[in-house]
Amino acid sequence: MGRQDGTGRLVSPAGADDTGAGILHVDMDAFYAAVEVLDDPSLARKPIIIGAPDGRSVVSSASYEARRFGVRSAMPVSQAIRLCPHALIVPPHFDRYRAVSAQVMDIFRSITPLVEQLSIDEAFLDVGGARRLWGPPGAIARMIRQRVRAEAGITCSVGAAATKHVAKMASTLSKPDGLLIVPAARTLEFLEPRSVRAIWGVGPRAAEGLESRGIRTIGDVRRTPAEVLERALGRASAERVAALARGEDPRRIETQRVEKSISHEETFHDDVSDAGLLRAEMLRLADRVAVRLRRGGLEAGGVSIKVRFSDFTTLTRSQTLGEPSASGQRIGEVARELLAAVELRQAVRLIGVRADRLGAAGGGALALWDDDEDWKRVEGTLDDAVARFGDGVVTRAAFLGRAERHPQVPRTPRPAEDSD
DNA sequence: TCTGGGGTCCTGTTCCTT
DNA sequence: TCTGAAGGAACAGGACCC
Repeated sequence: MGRQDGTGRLVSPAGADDTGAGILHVDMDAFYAAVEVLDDPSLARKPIIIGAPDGRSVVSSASYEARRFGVRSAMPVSQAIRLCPHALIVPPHFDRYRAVSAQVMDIFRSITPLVEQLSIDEAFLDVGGARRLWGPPGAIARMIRQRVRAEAGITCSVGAAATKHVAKMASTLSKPDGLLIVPAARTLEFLEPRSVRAIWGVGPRAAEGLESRGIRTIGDVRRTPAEVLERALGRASAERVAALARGEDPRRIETQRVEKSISHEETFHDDVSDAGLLRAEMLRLADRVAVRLRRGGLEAGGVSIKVRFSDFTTLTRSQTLGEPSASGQRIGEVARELLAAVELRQAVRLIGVRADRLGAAGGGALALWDDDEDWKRVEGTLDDAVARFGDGVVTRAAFLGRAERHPQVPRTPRPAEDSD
């Protein structure tokens, strides 16, 4: 499976067993920092922190040289500077990161169409069906790492396993610049000693709930009765976590995603008490949201606002729109009404606007795909369509028309091809 | 010490309808 | 007509992810 290589990573040796490990998780190493080094090689091997140098920003990414001093993503830049005073602070260049990301995703798609981009710097690939063309998963993973380095000029880490969850855990353990393969038959053995904090969806709060009951490893989770897990995590999370601990993860690769909301928010440089200024800012944010809606051919079925006060308490208010809309004026109007109903008991640190319950602007129909990628146009809601054609037949859906009130689009585009 | 921005998902509460 | 139960929709908040 893998071995410690002396730097804390866990990596697989050449020729490691990759039986049944057809899901790859590829994660760029310190991605933003790596792109900055690519564009300015004089930064190589130096501690660099990516983040706006103003008073209230947080670290977006840091090179491994800075991480050695305890610098982490999402840490206030001011704190990061205290930990690593000689670090170079580099403001982010998101357009460049997006361009390099697109280049890397193109490499993935040249290997398999079954690519699910998770974020700007990571993706899942289903290579189970690509064996005839490119070889077994381990060989494909090595090829990807080599091509990303040669063509994009950065390094990445790859986890290969039978499921998304295990593949993602494996890539994390192999970082930086490593490859870890977990053959399907050794999934439980791999999971057994890992911390509950490594489980997808278990953050600090859930981990505390588990650890306070003596549940520290994934093996412990597997041996814990369902009722105990449920008390610690709530029913839905408990079921999901228990399944992941058993190595079960039925999620397939989703090559297309349907956006469910679009939002913009902004933290003020100095907290704001002036209601007029807040209203104006709300309109500006609503306009930015509306521009993105129209660019995507979408309409919002609801609007939410977020207000964070100077003591960091945060409240949200939301409202359903009578008629779906992509108009900045309409969204701004509702956002301002919602804001007017909030008691401004303190100065405001942040405000935000979100467009919810998105649907396509225009007519009012769904496009449905079946297993063979044939598609048909269907009037009405997705529930009607599923009732008519059956859950198993509808493998993917997209909006053709006006926003539905509760668009529940299946998240699985199409089944992965069988490996041979 | 001070906590960004853009998302998804889940849970609990309240309100409305049947 | 009134009342209460049940269920669903809407809303608010929070955890989590990158």
